[in-house]
Parts: sequence; C-alpha cells; structure tokens
Amino acid sequence: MRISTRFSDSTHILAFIEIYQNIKVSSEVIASSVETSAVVVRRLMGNLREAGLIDTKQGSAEPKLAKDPSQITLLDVYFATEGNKPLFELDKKTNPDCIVGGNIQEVLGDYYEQAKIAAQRKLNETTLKDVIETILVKQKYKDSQK
Amino acid sequence: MRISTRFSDSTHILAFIEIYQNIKVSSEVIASSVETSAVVVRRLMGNLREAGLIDTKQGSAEPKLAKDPSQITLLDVYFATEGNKPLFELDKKTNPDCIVGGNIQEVLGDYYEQAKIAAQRKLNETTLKDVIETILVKQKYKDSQK
DNA sequence: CATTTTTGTAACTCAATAAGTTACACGAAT
DNA sequence: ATTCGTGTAACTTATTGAGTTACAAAAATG
Repeated sequence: MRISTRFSDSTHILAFIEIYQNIKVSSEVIASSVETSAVVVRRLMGNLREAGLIDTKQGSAEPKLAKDPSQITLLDVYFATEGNKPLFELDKKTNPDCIVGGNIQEVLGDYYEQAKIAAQRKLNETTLKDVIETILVKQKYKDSQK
Repeated sequence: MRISTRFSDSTHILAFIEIYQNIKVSSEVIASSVETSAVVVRRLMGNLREAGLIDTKQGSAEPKLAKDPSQITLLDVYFATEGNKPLFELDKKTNPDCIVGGNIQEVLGDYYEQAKIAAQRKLNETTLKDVIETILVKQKYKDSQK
C-alpha cells in the first residue's frame, strides 16, 4: 500500500495555523515547517477549506481555523484529506460462481467496516486542542533540558 | 494511498483451503476463485506459510490450515500479509527547529497507534471460523432463492 | 522410471498514485 | 503599479501492488 502523509501533514498545518495565528502565515512559511513545497501545502489547505475546517482568502496570508480547536477532531481532518474510503481494501473481482468468491466480499466488507469504525472512533476522541497542547508540553520539556 | 487486496485475498485463500479440503486444491484452482494468477496465489500462500497459518508441500496440491479455523483471526491474517505497519502514515521529515515540526511526529504517532490498535482489536475478534460460517449462511440463502 | 503436474521464487513489466514541480491567472498588500 | 500570495491545472518522478515469464525442485501419475 502506497503511503499518504496528507493526513499528518494536514494536521500539522492546522496546528501551525493555530499556534502562529499572531504572525503572517503564508503557505511558504507553513511549507518550511512541514518540509515540503508551498504548492503542496496550498493543495492540502484547499481540502481543509472545502471541509469547513479553515477560512482562507486568496492573496492574503491569513488562514484562520473555522472552528475552535476543541471542536476539530483528528477524524474531521482525516475525512477532509482522505475521505471515508475503506481502511482495508477488498478485492472486488472474485469468482461469483464459487461459494467463497461469491460471498467473501460482502462478508469481509462487514468485518472491515467494523474495524474501520473502531479506528475512526479513536480518531474522533482526539481534538486539535489535544494535539496542540501535547505539542506545547513536549516543547516545554525540551526547553527545560537546555 | 495505493490499495492492497493482499489481506482480503489471503483470507479468501484460507477460507477456500478449509472449505474445499476434500478436493485437490492447487494454486491454479484457488486462483480461479480469487480471479488472479496462480503465481500471485503462491506468493500470498508463502506469506501465510511463513506466518505459521498453513502447511504446504512443494509439488503437492494439498495445502492445510496449520491451526483450527477458530484459532485464526483476521488479525493473524493481516499480520501475515501486511505486517504491523502503521495504518496512518506519519510524515517523518518535518522541520525540527519549529515547535510544530519538531514535536508533531511523536504526538501524532501516539494517537495513530491508539487508533490502529482499536482496529486491530476488532480484527482480532473475528476468526476464520466466523468468516467461513457466514459465507456458508449467505450461500445457503442464495440457494434457497433459486 | 520417465513424464507430467505443481510448488516456490526470482526477475521483469505494467499501472496507479502520492508528492513534488512548473506555470500562471487572480486577488491582496504595500 | 508593483510585489506578494493564493488557487489550480498540468506535468514529472518515485514508489509499489499486482500480474507475467521463466525455471529449478519436489511430488504425483501411469
């Protein structure tokens, strides 16, 4: 399975916007924190905007969260960036004339859905506020060690 | 994210081996049920053998489950085919000199791990026996409708 | 015991896609 | 008016899942 870092990068972007809301936050600045290109950041921000998680204005480097960080969960970010696609993919082309091939898609599909929902429930328990506060605690510890 | 059907195909193979244990089950026969090539089936069966889920003998079309179907869970099959890689991938290269970039990997990694474990616990609740019995029930219903 | 069948693997091709790049129109800031 | 920044489309590149070809080794077959 090819790996997507869109989910983690999008969460990164949201945390960055919230933590640095006082300074001018261009896609270039965010890109230097994510270590990618500004275009990639703008592409991800486009998804976040469509999902109603941020507000942006063309030409202006002032992205804002559209909701309070306590009201945005990791699941919201996941849906915004990856949609609600299956976590475990089914082989859709199996032999319908075989007892196994003709039934396994439906059977596994149900079990996979249950596992996906279990993961999504966990993601939904964590808010952007939790993420940001944990980041700040870790940073404070690092600073105390200097 | 590119999709892998190895997990579902491997489960398919295991169910097929158990249901058709009376007849001669070559990789060719299994491949016609999965609708793929025999080489792909043998490759997946290699993983299942390494994981201790099936016993095979070179040259002989007589694969056997190495354990009772009630003792093999979907999680066992998942580990055999996909390993214990992350469900949600982290961007490993973020700017360590930024508060967000320097801490988010560790923070998100922990939350992702929790979500992954939630999904894995669900997969571990379902056995191959459950899968097979559900397949047979669905087939019985189909037969009753003819 | 010679022939056929089948497994087990390596090496290759093909296709899909995530991510990065280039280019540019349009809006905002200065 | 000029510069800066966003929003997007189009293209390139790298990765990888899946299929294919090839073949050695083991087992089945008659």
